[in-house]
Amino acid sequence: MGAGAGKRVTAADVARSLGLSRATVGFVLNGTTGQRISEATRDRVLAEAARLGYRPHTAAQALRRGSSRLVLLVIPDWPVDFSVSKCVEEASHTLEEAGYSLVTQTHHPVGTARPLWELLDPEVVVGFAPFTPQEVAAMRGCGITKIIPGPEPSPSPPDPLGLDDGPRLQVEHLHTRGHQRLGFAATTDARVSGLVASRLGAAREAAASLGLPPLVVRPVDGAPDAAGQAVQDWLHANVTGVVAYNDDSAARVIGAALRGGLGVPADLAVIGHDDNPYTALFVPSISSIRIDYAGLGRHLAALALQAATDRPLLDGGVDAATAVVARESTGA
Amino acid sequence: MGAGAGKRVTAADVARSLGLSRATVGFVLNGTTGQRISEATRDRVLAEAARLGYRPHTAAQALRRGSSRLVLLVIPDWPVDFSVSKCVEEASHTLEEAGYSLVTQTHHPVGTARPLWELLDPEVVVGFAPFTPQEVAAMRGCGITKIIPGPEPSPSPPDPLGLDDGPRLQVEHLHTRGHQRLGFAATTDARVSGLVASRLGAAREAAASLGLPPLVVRPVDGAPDAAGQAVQDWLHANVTGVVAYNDDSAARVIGAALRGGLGVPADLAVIGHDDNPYTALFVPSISSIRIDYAGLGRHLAALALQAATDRPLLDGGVDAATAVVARESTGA
DNA sequence: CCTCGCCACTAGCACGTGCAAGCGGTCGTG
DNA sequence: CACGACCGCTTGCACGTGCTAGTGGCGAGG
Repeated sequence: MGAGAGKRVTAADVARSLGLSRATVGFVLNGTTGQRISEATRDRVLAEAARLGYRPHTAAQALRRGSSRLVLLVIPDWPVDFSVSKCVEEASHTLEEAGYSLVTQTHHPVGTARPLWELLDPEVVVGFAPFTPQEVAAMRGCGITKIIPGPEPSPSPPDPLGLDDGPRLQVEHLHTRGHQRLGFAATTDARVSGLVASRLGAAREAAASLGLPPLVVRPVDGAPDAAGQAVQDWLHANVTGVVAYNDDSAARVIGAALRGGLGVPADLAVIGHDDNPYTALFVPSISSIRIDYAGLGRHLAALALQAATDRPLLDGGVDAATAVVARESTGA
Repeated sequence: MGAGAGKRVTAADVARSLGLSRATVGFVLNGTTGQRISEATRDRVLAEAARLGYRPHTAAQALRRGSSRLVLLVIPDWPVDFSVSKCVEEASHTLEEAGYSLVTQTHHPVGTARPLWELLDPEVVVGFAPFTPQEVAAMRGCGITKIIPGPEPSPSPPDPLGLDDGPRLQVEHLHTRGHQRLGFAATTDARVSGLVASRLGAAREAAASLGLPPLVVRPVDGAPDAAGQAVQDWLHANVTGVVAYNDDSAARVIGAALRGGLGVPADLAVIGHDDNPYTALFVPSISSIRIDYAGLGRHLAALALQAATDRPLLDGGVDAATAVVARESTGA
């Protein structure tokens, strides 16, 4: 019955056990087109393979067919945590249906551990943000040509992942709540400067299109009293609503306001971004932007499949629905 | 100079380019012992391999040698985020020095995406918490025998990763602050039940060895008012200090206490676990336990190498230093 | 001059798979 | 009955690597 606790079961074992040739087994298991296999034989093969617990040897497959059927997702090392987990899960599913698999790697600063693309040689490498020229060169050197987002700015839209909706919703939410003069809490972390700039830009655009005055941007990070100073500045500027880069920034702003004796949202309303689970645990609970990470995951997977198979995109675009989660910090 | 933007460079290419046999190239590149290769030839091979940009084909290596030189680290899907990133990074380094590579997978609830161990066939699978019997069986079915922590309780110490220090420190910290009657805030999330039990056990042990009364254990999770009920119970039991399973539980307890009009830490002191970055942002800021994730990473890597090579453990044990981070929620 | 041993290297197999080409048997058709 | 078409299967090669067994050359010793 069970394997004799030793060798791995190969396609040859299945063939031998049935008195067939290994090729026949291969045809059945791969569903090779252009080969005629009788229904009876097909069933016997499938049954025997299942009985013996046959698992194709991935390395051998990769060697023979020249492709690993692997997609590497490079996750930035900024704290994105659990939300990304959903995204990864969904992307895995979508890829799996197409016979591909997803491997993730959190991307550490340069010069540390060897990147996984060197040894898994994935067919596609996907990142949340564009890769540096050095990274792209390194991948090219390993024979990796399918890179998302691509380094060429022309064919890919500026926001391929549809992540610019959040800031717009933040601004609109505060506007709906009656706030006119808005502040923006930015983080100074160099690792996310690109993302901060992107979100700030989208927020500015949204404010402008609503006819609001320019955003009062202040840095809010781990530096002592950076948040306190920012809050002071906003008060002087008659700012009553703050758009935070993310939930971390929002929490810092709220903390500073509370410690300064202000009421949230009475004196200052704050909305975060990413809907980190902790936002619901704060007192007051923090309004935020929930991203449809599942949808984003599906979209990433579709992009990767498109690149891997050179076939046209399956889904019509980003169906990732971004939404406001209104909580106490904006007066829910 | 550079590759002609097409085929991959194989060892045979290097050999042909030098007029040598492929075997010689192989010996040099692998540093095979028991083979005499002249210094001159060795240098020529190395130089030519570098010049052509030769990279061994991982799949072919894995096929031939029967082992992938891969270690799979299964990361639970609870929010451990960045701290684990440090751990992974350090583990990667340690493994790399031994010629192994680390691949991580965040472990989603059962029934979702296919586990990576099926297709990467890693030599060792490492987890933060023990695997379920089903998971172990699944791994076995894929030919994976090296599993950490092992399912057998006998040879492996009950706390191979040295993670039981935290609860002890939590209890001692509250004791030092003058608290006698302690509560324990447990989460009911089935995914972490093992870890909860482990931490609770360690906390109980610590309380007993200090001569404290038994811990008053209450569930604290996302259910409406679970935390509020727990706080009520603790007050009735004259509990003044709460050991939380993690920072999430701690935040829930604190939130419930504040909303109930209690002072933290005046009426109830609370300490979390894991030192999630958000703990510092709460009002009041949350005391917690900081884990030396870098040290933990090195230790995990050492364990994995031991399992992979069947050689004795390199490091003398866990050098992961766990420490209390005292903040406002316990009266810092 | 022959032999033996050693050096430095080569021929070739095996790993497990995917798939092109081939091959015997049967059936339909003239 | 001859012949081709077709079905259902098999033989065999290739992928790139690690490594065992072997091989030719050459110097030393007798």
